[in-house]
Amino acid sequence: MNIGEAAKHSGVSAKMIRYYEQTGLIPSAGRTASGYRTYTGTDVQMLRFIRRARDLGFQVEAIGELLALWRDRSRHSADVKQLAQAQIAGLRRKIVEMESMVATLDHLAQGCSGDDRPDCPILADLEGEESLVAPACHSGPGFNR
Amino acid sequence: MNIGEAAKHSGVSAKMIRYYEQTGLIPSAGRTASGYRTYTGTDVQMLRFIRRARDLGFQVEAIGELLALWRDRSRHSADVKQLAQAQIAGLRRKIVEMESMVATLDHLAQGCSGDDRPDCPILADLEGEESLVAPACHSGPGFNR
DNA sequence: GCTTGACCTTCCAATGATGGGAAGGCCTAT
DNA sequence: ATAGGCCTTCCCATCATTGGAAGGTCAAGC
Repeated sequence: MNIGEAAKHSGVSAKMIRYYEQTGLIPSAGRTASGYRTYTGTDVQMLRFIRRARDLGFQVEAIGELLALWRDRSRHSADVKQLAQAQIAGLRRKIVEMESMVATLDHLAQGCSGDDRPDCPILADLEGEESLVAPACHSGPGFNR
Repeated sequence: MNIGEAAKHSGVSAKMIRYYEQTGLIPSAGRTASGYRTYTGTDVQMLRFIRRARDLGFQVEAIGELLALWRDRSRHSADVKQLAQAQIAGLRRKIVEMESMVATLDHLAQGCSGDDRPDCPILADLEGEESLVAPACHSGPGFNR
């Protein structure tokens, strides 16, 4: 199977398949005499595994660990569970951060008349009037920095 | 005031201050005879504005729009409110995505014994046993792709 | 005056995951 | 044989941020 077909069946773009090979996440694919990469059903299954894990928000590095456990016949389910729970904890942390942002913004937007007048508590807050808003978000880290 | 001091007072790193200047988010700072950038209290206020907006999850591009409104004496508060609400909507979308991921992972982790045995529904799901889990996360986009 | 250390400057590179595109080779159907 | 659709490698861009190297400047102490 060519890379394009493997991409179609796995939902991982050909670009990304080459990238994953290059970075060592997946082993080097076989090659035809003319240099084309070839893939088997097992390869496609692995790629779908990766895509599914990506959809669940795992970093590629964590996917590498998951793949290692997947290939390890003698793995302990506890190891997998731990990775999953770390992922859950990380996601929950981000969710809390974002909820805090939403709360602050919502509070500010509700205080904003939203009409033709220039006065706006949102800008006033951004300007640094720290006492006017919930302190939770003020010194907290941005979620994507 | 030197860039280091401006960084300290604004909470924006010197590196990022130079970057924001380079990309046009902020105007070019004044310079001393020897080439050092100089900053005023107003500049620091603008930097704190930027930092606060970053903490609230705004993209730098959106911060540019906010800054334009901040500088515009005749702005309408409705314009600011609209930006804030777009930001809220974007954050809420991401939160929903992540909550869906957490729900799926939680479901899988609960079905995992977490002991020494190798059997693990988490890996089984990642492998592609699509019928075993909530469909919401299966075809949805990853939140950070 | 000279040294030292802390600051500043510019430039270059890397991150992580992905997409875009160019230049060139291969394969298959007509 | 030719067209067009696939494949290959290589380079570049994204976005916000950090790191470092090489070199200039400032202020304090001797």
